[in-house]
Amino acid sequence: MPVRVRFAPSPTGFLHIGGARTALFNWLFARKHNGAFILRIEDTDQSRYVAEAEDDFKDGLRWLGMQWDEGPEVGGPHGPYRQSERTELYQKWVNWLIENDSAYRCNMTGDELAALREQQKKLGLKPGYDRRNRDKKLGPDIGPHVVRFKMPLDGQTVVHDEIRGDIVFENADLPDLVLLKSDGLPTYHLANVVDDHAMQISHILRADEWIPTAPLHAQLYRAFGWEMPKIAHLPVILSPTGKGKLSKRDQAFQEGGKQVLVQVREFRRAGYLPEAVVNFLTNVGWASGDDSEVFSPQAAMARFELKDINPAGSKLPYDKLEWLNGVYIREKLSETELADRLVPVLEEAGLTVDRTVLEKVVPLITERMKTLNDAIEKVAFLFGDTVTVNPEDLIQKKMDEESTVKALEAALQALSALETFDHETQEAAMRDLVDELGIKTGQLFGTLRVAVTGQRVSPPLFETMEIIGQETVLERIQAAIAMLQPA
RNA sequence: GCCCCCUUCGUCUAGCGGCCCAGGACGUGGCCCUCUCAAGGCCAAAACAGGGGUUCGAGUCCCCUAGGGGGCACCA
Repeated sequence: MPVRVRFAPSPTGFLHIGGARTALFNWLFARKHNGAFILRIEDTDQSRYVAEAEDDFKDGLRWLGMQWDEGPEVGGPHGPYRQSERTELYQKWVNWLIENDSAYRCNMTGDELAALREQQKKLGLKPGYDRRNRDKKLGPDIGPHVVRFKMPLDGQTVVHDEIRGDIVFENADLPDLVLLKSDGLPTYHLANVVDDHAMQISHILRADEWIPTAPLHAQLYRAFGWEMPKIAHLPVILSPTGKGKLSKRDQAFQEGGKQVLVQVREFRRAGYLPEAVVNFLTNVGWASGDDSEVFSPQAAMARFELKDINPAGSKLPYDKLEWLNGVYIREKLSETELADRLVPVLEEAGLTVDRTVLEKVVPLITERMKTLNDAIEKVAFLFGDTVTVNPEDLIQKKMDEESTVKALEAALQALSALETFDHETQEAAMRDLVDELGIKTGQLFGTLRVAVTGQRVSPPLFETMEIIGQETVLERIQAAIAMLQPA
């Protein structure tokens, strides 16, 4: 039986990092087995529907490099792939269940149900639907109604989870869940079972929070007489606050002075590389088993086994993502590729990028970046006409205005005298000057750095000056001297 | 309240009865390199939740307790 898995998000919000991890494990599993990775949009909740969500899912998956084999846009033999377009199918199967005495209609309203629950709580009873219409065989002419599943009242249901092993449930604890809502749309429970069967899904890899309803789904498969796909429940991603799962949060937030990103688009905007995010996510809840930390999806696929997934929930190690992203920037991307990715980021930040200059500076900043966004402040002084210098920054440790001006003037003279302005020549000249002036290299280089870049921290000074060019360098040094000697 | 899942360094994890007085990575601290910042190199501190079993032997198997998480919707 071919492997066919699906990622089936509900379009109620943007692609969440936890959802991306679920998608990733599905994708890895499908690719490992030369199977199909299917995208299905579970849009059966009209009240929570968000129109932009589907595009965000697709953008996110594509950005991360997980192309789906069947689904919206690409089509496939089992479409349509939006549940809202498959309603007749659910209707058909629900009727089949009613005819086979496995489901029944119930016209109790939501308000009545809520009141019942309230009352039960007061009396200390288990809250829940009391199955009052279970055996009445109500017809379709009872006005607004739902269709509920007839759960067995005794016995046990065993769900074999590929990660955890057998999980046993007492049927008596399980409710008669709603299959078809009064608006005629199916609930997740019905739609998911009908579609997984219709789409010939072989393995269900879904989030942990579905474990409690798994026996319900198992009973549905049994009622239909269908073979249930193999199933594995993926551990949840926990919030770094230590309280609950991350998915409760919809957007980035601050925790302990750090930014906690939640949506995939937020990771993208923050300057993370999709390759790094994928690598990072692969290592949460699963590990390569050989202590390697940096690896391609292909390498992960080779070893990926459901049984090796860690069933425990985990927090995202954001610090590790920063480090990994740095690794990808400096070791996995060529200078040209990095420049390509930097251009839109810098332009977005309002800089007018000169590609030639950018390519020269890229080698100087790669090992100083954790995210693409880090490049913005590192190269800004290259793409403006002037730099803003704080005079106090010009004066280095154990120096004063007078000695600083003296040093800058000497440097100005020496640098202007250079025939060639490459960094080796500059450095040789400046080191000679350090000896002449009797100061430390850090003192001279430091004040020059501030004068030329406006920053106390910059890429290596002489390589930077080489890029800026002799003329501009001299101008900036003169400007710095002028700052320290008000007219 | 009821049901279910989970539990190794701060964090992500390796470990599938003896190879573990527990390995790797991030982070943290120290040292080295050094024109700043990085990167890099070296070193260090840091964990089997607790208690019972089973066994010649338990981080690894079983039970209990505790803690964490999830679910108990006409949401997925």
